[in-house]
Amino acid sequence: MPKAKKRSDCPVSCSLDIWGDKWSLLIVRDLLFAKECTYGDFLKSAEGISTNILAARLLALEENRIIEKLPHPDSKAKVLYRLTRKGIDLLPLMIEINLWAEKYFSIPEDRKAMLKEVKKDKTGFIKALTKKLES
Amino acid sequence: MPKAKKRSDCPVSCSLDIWGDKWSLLIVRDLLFAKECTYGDFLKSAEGISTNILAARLLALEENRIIEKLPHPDSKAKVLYRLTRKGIDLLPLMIEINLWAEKYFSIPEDRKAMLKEVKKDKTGFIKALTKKLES
DNA sequence: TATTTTTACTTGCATTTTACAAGTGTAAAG
DNA sequence: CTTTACACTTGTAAAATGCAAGTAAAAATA
Repeated sequence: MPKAKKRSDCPVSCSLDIWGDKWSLLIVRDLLFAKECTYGDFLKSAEGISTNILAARLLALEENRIIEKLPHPDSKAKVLYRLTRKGIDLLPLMIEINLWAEKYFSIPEDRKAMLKEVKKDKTGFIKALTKKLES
Repeated sequence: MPKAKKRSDCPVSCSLDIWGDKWSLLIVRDLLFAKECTYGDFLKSAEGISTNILAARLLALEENRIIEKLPHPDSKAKVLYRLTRKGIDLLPLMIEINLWAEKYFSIPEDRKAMLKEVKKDKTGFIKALTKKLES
């Protein structure tokens, strides 16, 4: 588990203290796309996170109120993770990451299609997806 | 030095492969604010990066064309670092980080003042600062 | 000119974090 | 009743980080 010790009062530094590693924002990404994920869903992502790291990151994100755990409606054996409002509010940041990456890397077609929508009306896109994720 | 091995084709993942650690974006932050920094300038930042980590990060950012080294006009003993266009283009992302942090943390007054300007005209703010950094 | 200081790193090593493999406990399915 | 699914935990080697000290070239100072 990474400690959440604050390095400075800078907002950038404080933010990185929470999600400034190679995995946390991928978890957030999965949840922004899927709205709800189980532990197993995260493991299925292309990057191949290991189980112990996933558990540690989920705990840290939960402790920092970025995500929350919910009981799965179908089974007690499953757990649902979803974003809190604080986590949903990372959407603008996530969009800018994608836009930057689109400019400097080659990215998958489906993501390009999404960004086309974003560029048409960024504010509208954010509002619509936020609403969907909150419901 | 961290390896730059690509974990997937996801733009978020590719981005994190480059600057997804606790220090890289702080270096970018310093350069977005100051336009140019020496090695010693980075060491002065409040977070207290150690010299070996700083050297490793500067090298990785340079290899990924986020920053570039320039000879210092006053002295051969000094080195100037500045952002490339690719690095300057991280400004929208940096702004969203600050906006998110402002909502969920208490942040310094001077940063609040900056964000007030951002909120008045985000596009204008980005264009103006980009122009300044490019010159 | 000789010496000291500044600047940008490098090196060594202890501590922490990560990655990989395997295992555990509970719930659900057959 | 046994097997499978699911969400983790544990152990350990590899890698990254943090800290202190050291180095080499250039600049400032005596």
